[in-house]
Amino acid sequence: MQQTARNSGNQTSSVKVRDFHLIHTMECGQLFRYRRVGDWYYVHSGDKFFKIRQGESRLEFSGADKDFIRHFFSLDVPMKDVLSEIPLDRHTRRAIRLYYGLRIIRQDPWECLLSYLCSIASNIPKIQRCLDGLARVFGEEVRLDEVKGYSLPESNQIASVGARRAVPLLKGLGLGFRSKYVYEVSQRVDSAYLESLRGLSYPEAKEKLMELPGVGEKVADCVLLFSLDFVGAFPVDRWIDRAIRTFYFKGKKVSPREVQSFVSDYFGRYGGYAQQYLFHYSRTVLGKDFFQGKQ
DNA sequence: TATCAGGGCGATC
DNA sequence: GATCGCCCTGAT
Repeated sequence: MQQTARNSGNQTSSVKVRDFHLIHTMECGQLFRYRRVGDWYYVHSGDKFFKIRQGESRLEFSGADKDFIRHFFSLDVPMKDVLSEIPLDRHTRRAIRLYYGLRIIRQDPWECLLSYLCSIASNIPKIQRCLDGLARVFGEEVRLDEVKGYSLPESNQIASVGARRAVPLLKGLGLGFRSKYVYEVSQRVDSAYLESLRGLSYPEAKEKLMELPGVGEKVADCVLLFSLDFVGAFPVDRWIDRAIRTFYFKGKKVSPREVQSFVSDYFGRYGGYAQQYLFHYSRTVLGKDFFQGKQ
């Protein structure tokens, strides 16, 4: 309810942007807690609930300050430099041309972890349903304009419920076998712990995350890339796996391990950006049929 | 009614 | 270290 008061100010700010495309950034599948209302995106992150839209070269927003927006959308990242370090081949070139201005969002680490635990063997609408349910049950109401939403809970708000009550509750929200992952992880970590991983090397931070139940390579890489600034992390999910095999191995039989090691040395230190462009490209342009026909 | 999805895990070879 | 069956649930 404090959030309601805090967010009730309706003044709009704006910031000039270049090499940034809001729609691509929002719709590429990295972020789940948003809703589109007209040309505005209403976005949840931590205790923020803000709205944002893009004009020609300006972002217009309210509910968050300029510094937050800059940081959240990685507007400080020099896109030209980043893209110049991605190896240009037929596929990356097309992906970048199509989705130029897509940036990696800096999510709240705990919410990002929660999101990608929910994403296991799932799909975007269902992930969003799970997260919204989680927010409604455990979180707090927030409001901006006439739009109402709920913030996601901190880990201790889930942990304090106790396993006996929490796990069935989570299953009731549709989390299924992910319920025990979410509950156990919420017992083991908090935001401060996740923040502390920034101080580690990429392999160390990844190893720490993978100690958590439900966190394998893919989920760990997502959390590292989308919330902890490890822009070299290259999450390999089903889509990217199919894309990499098709684009770079021409259907030759290779193990998951070989795919993983290929992407980590081919795409370089901004591999995460390459991943996101290729990911969005393979989903929206090529689609499922392309790969099914291929294999 | 069976199968599969934007994985992880434990068992097995 | 590679492969497989299972895990919940909703969609086809």
